[in-house]
Amino acid sequence: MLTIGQVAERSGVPHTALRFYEDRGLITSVRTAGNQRRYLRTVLRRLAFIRTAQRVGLTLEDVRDALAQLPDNRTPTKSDWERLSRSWKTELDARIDALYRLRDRLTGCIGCGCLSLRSCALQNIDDEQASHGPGAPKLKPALEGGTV
Amino acid sequence: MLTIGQVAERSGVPHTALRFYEDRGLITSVRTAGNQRRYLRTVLRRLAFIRTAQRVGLTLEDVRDALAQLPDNRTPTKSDWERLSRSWKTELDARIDALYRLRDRLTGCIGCGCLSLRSCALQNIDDEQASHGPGAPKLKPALEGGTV
DNA sequence: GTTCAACCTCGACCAAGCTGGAGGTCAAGC
DNA sequence: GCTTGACCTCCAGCTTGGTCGAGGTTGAAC
Repeated sequence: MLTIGQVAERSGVPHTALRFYEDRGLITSVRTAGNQRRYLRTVLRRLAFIRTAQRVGLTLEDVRDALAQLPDNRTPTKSDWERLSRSWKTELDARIDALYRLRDRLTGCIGCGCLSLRSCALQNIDDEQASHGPGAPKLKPALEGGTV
Repeated sequence: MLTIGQVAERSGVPHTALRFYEDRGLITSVRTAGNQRRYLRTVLRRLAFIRTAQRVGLTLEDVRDALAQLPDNRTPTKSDWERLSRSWKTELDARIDALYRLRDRLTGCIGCGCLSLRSCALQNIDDEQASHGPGAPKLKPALEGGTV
């Protein structure tokens, strides 16, 4: 069994985040008689899974749902990882595709200078989403330009 | 001169957001004797610019900086728009590229099942960013999968 | 001159993903 | 048994991009 400090050090995930993840139901721990957290070793793999999923752009909620769908809500095994990472790939592909389409529109628009609110192709991309305004809560995080 | 309601209706940007943008220095208005906002027509083009930039993934701060760099802090003209949208394209290209690299790593990793914290290629993407944890404030918003 | 929609400010609240601090407890070594 | 670092539980705060409501004012029409 590992203490929270050991898990933090081995995983690189700050102890504050570990408590946060537990609070959100992503990981679990048992308690000592003195109420301190103790972790199974498998939490390390689970954390790796979580961090990778976040890199791909999934929210913690997505990750929690993915983990919850595993039978017994167990730590992902190799075949779970294969299955789930395949679906991430699909998600990534879709995201890349969306960015491509946006870039193509932008490229097509450079030089036209119209930028008119109701007629420009760039403005009128068919989305319900944007009609609510492009507020942060609606959007998924992506990766910082130079990060990956 | 347009009232806030008229601008909201014509631009599709909620009046709450218009006040918010003004507060953040993205748009300006003059006031009537009775303290109500009145907008120049050029604010519509400026709003179009803002919304397009957001679609590309820029933050409001980025947009404010871009607008502020225009001589006289004027509403973007056709040539401003060309220049700025070209730099957005570069940004989009970089983002697409980053997603590609991530996807390729993920693809390479599917099936290995390692997911080990310190050795997996997916885990050890060379970034300082991730070492601070993937917190939301560090990351730029992207576009929702089906949105664009 | 009255009515009423549209406007005003200000402050609280939302999501997501955390961090940091205050004030208190536990556990291991000497 | 004392010290000390690691741990505990709240709770507040940060960021981005807004929304919502309360309580009050303006302005245009009738």
